[in-house]
Amino acid sequence: MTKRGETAISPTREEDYSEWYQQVIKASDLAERSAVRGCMVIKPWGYALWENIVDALDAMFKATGVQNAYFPLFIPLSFLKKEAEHVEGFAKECAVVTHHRLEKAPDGGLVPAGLLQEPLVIRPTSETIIGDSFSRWVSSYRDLPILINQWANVVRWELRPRIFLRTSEFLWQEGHTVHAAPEEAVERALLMLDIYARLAEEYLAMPVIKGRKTASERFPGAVDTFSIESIMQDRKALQAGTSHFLGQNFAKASGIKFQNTDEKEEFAWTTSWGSSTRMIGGLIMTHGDDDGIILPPRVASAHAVLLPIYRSLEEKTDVMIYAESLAKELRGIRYHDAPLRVVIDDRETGGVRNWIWIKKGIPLRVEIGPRDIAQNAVYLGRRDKKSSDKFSIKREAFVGSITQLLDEIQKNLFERALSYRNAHTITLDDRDGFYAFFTPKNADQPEIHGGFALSHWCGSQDCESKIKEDLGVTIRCVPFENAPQNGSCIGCGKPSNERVVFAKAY
RNA sequence: CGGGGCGUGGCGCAGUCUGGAAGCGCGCCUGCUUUGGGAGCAGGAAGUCGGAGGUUCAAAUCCUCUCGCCCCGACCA
Repeated sequence: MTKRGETAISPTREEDYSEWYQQVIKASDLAERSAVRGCMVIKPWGYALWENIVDALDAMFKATGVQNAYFPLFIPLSFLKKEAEHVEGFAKECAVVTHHRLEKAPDGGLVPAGLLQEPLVIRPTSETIIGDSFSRWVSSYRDLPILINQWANVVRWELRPRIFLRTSEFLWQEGHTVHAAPEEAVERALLMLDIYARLAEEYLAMPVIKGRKTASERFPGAVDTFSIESIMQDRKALQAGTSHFLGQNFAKASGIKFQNTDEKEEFAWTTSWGSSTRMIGGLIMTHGDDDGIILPPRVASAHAVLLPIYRSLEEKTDVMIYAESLAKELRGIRYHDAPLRVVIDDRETGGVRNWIWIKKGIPLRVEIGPRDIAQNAVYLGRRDKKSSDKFSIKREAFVGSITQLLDEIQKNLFERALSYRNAHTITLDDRDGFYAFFTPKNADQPEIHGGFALSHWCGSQDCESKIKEDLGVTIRCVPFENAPQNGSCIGCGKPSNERVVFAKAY
C-alpha cells in the first residue's frame, strides 16, 4: 500500500499512535489477533523474538540458583479464597472452568455438562497453587531457600486488550521463592528486579527506572512491589517487569512454615516476580519507527538477511553460491555466546523484498549482487540508519566486524531511547505546570504529550488519587536512585523529601 | 460496564444520506518485458457487503434486533 517517499507504516506515530502500533505488528509479522477476543497468535517472527528473551532471562535466573518447575493451569477456587487481598485484586478478571464435558444439545449443538464439584480457576498467577506445594516442601530452615521459576501462560480476562501489551492470555515467567528471613527475601526480590533491568537495558535496549511502587500500585497481597519502568514513544510509561516481597502474607495463607534454628516454628518469607510477552510490546514502542519495528541485535529473531540480486539464471547461480557460502561463514561466528542468526531471502529481486525486511526490523540487510561479487564485497543496510543509507563493504571486513557492528546497533538503539527519555523527563515543582504538562492541547484528538514528571509527593494516597482522577497520571515508582531533596508535594504543597516519577501508564 | 467510531475480496477504502447489475487502490496468480531503492504492460482469481429478521417488484443502502472490532474511561503485567 505504501509508495515511494512515504513511510512503510501508515498512519505514522505522530498521526495515530495506537493505530500505528497495530499496523507495525501486522507489517512486521510478529503476531495477529485470534478468533478469541483478547488473545493473540504469536507468529514465527514474533515467537523467535520471545524465545531469545526467554533464553536470556532463563540463563540469568539459573545463574542465581533458580530452578524451573511447572505447576497446574487450574487452580481450585478454594485456594484463591485463602488470601483475601490477593483474591480481590484478581477476582474481576478470572476465567473459571465449571464443567468437564460436552454433550449434544437438542438443537444439534454442544453444551457443557458434567458440573465440577469445585470450580477451577485458570491461573491469573500462581502464588496460591505454588504456595500449596511449598507448604509441603518446607519443614525446616534447612529446606530454605526455595528458588523456583515457571514458564507458563496465564489468563486475565481483560476488558480492553491490546496485542502484546494487555492480552487475555499471555506468556510469562513467574518466579516464586521462599526464605527463612525477611532480609533475604527482600534481597532476592531486588536481585530479580536487577535481572529484569539487565534484560531490558542490555538485551532489549530499553532504558528503565528501577523503583518501588506506592501502596496503591502494589501487587495485591504484597508487602512491597518493585518494578522497572520504561518510557514509550507516546511518552506513556510501561511497567516491563515486577518483583514482589510478599512478607509472610502468602506463607500464612498457604501454610508455609518451617522450624528455625531455635526449634521454633515460623512462617516463611516469600517473593514472586514476573515478566511477560508484554515486553515485546515495550520493545515495539521503544524502538519502532514509521517504517516498522527495529529489533535490537541481542534478541533479534534473526541478525541478518542476505538478499541475492540477479537478472539472469546464471547470475542467480553465482550469487546464490556466494550467498550460501557467506551465510555459512556468518553462522559460524558467535555473537554473545550463540551463533549468528542469518537468513537468505532469494525471492524475487526488487525493492519490495527490501522493505519487507525493514518492516520486520532485522538489524542488517545484506545485498549481494554481481557487482559485489566482483569486488568480493556486500552492500549493507542497517536498520538503525535511514533505509537509503547503505554502503559497500568488503566481505572480509564485513565478516570480521559484524559482531562489533551489531553491538554498535545495539548501543545506538539504547542511546537513542535514553535520549528520548531524557528529552521527555522533566522536573516539575509547580502544580499548574504539572497539570499543563499532562493536559493535551486538543482534548478531542489528544496529541502525543506529557512524559515522565519528577515531582515531589507527600506520601498521601489522597494526593495520588486526586492526580490520577484529574489527569489519568499515576506514580510509576519511587526510584531507587533518588537523591534526597526537600520540596513540597505537587498535589497539596506539604513537605516532601524526595521526587517520584509521575506518568500516564499502560 | 459507560461514552464515541467502525464492520463491503488478503489489506486499505468508495458506494449508504436519495434503494435499481458490487466497485477502486494495493496485494495475489499467469505471461512477457524489467531488475543495485518500493518496476511496467496484458490477462486472471477472489467478496452470501459482520449476522438474523423485516419493509419492498428490488436492500450494501431503509427499519428492528444481534455479534464483533477500534478509541476514550474504569481495571491491569
